Amino acid sequence: MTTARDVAAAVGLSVSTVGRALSDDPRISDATKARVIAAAETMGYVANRAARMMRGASSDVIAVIVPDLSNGFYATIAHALSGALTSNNWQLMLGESADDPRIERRHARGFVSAQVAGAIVVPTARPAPETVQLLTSLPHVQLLRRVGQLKPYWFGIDDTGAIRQATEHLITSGHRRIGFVGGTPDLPTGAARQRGYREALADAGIPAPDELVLLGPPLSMDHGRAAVARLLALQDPPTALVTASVQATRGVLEELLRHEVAVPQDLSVVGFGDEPGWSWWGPGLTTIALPIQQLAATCALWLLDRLAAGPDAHTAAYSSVSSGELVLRGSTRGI
Amino acid sequence: MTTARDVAAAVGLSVSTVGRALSDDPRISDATKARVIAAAETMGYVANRAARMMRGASSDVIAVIVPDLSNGFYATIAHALSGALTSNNWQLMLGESADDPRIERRHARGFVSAQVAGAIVVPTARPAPETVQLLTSLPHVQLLRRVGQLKPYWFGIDDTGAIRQATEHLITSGHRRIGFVGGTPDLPTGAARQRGYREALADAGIPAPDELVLLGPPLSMDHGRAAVARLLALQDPPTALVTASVQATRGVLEELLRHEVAVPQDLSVVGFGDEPGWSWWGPGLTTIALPIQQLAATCALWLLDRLAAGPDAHTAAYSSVSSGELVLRGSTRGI
DNA sequence: TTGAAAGCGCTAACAC
DNA sequence: GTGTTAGCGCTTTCAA
Repeated sequence: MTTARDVAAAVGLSVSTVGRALSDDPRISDATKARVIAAAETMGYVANRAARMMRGASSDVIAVIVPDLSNGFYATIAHALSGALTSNNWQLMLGESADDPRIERRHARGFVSAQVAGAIVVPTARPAPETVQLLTSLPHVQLLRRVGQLKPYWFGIDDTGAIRQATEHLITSGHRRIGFVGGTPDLPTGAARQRGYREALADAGIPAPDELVLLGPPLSMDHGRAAVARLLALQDPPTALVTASVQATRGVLEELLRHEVAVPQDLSVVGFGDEPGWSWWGPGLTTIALPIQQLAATCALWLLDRLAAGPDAHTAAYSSVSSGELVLRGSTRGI
Repeated sequence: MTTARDVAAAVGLSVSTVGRALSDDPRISDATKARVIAAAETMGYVANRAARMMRGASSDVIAVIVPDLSNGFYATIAHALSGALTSNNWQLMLGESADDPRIERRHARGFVSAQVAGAIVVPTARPAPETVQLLTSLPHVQLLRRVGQLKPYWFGIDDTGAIRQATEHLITSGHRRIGFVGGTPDLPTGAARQRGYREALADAGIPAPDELVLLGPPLSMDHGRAAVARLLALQDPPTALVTASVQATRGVLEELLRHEVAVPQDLSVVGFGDEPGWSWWGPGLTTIALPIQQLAATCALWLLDRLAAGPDAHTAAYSSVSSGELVLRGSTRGI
């Protein structure tokens, strides 16, 4: 590896002159610059980034943590983030947490040790204290999920509003026994979505019996599957179903097909998110479409903007909430 | 950022002792080690990678280039790579090329400047010369696609065999007019898949008229859509269809629904890959399932192994070919 | 068993 | 306009 010192020796100048010439410092004469640049080129000189970073140069890498890329929802997020970052000349370092705080911590360590300039995180329900400490040591934003320990910068969707909308649609269609398949309230998003369901029912004066509210782990299709089986086995099964996560929806859809449930005749279903294929599932899935691409892109740009502003620029707590949109297809009908 | 010096000050020892304690040097007493480790933990100490690299340590980052994460196929690949890398304590730096050599080059530059230890690449059809030069300067493997300019290490699928299998299945079922919707032969994979189609037909003594062979850009759903429209408009439309890329399949499936084509009564269809939802598309999609998870994981492990072997270990050209598997569902039938 | 000190390649403050 | 020097955080001699 050729170093600046080698180049300096070759042209008979000092290392600092070489450094300045290559960074186009105005104090260096054009003749010298030309000589240095030519030498550097022929010698195949490439600046050592590690050394630069030791001098405090900030990296051009942004870290991203998502729960699971094999989940189309998060893959789309990663895609949008990647697009926004690279088109602004940033690199992306990626980690999947699998919703496991220990894996999340491992990534956080890796990121800090790799000296990333900032991080965009979809946090797990309870990040390890060390994770919090590590992330807090660098500029970061929370995406989709929000935990109190991390900095109060958050880009997410209106979870309560989305599920409320879905539930209200079913209520308006005349349904009274409406099942809810969602995530545990550990995750703020899980709690918020359940709230949307309960609020909509309460507003309409409809009870929400426990047997109709099925909660499970966040990224699990199995929970969706099991929930369908449980609901169908009830003495008085629901006439409609609201799902409150992408994976839950997936599981529900598969299981409904397996049980050959007549949708929407016997059961109306509203999904969460809008994944490829859902438009052709059975009669077409009525669902809450989420503007996750814009959300992710905006989030990335916000972070880059903050980085550009410098570490001193004190930023007040900030949150941006996007709304979902009900897409009507064939899986719901009035009764 | 907490440094080793900070930790040393906290425990009243020297930097070198701290360094040794953390690297489990046998010369340090267990008591001291414990003290240092405890302090490092509470203080959130993470070794500065840049400094380590200046001392000759290689980075723990592997670069990955895929065409497009919003494509479930590549998202799965990224997921598998990420799993294999992080479980071996490597970080992943990710770039999406969008199949554009210029974007690919930008990523290659970023990777080299970020001093990644190696790269896993799904290359574009014609990488820029600079990209080739940059990638060649570091250990790398090609995944799925293979271009001659890069090093001859490749993990991919038997494209020809996969499509041949799909085509033969249709021939065996009695079909004679079989359409082919695939990618341009620019990409070796596109060429190989088309070969599989032609070979199967040739073996059965069936002609492959140009009007039935529709080629388009690799990552385009639109091509799949347009192809369906074109084929249906033919005077003598095909009775069966082979698709030769995931995105083409997606487009075809959507368009068939839009045109309300009776599958498999009027048209048999074999897809490429097996994405979520394809099992419930119409009568269930008969398709070629690809072992991309294992493929990606194996590829990552191979690269890590080579890195562990050191830069001197000369490796002979290597390629690993995985086969697809025909999954029979409802979208094909005999005539 | 621990400490002191050198030095990796680079940049920036301070000479001249 | 160019050179000298210090020091980023770490590992690794060399001392003690």
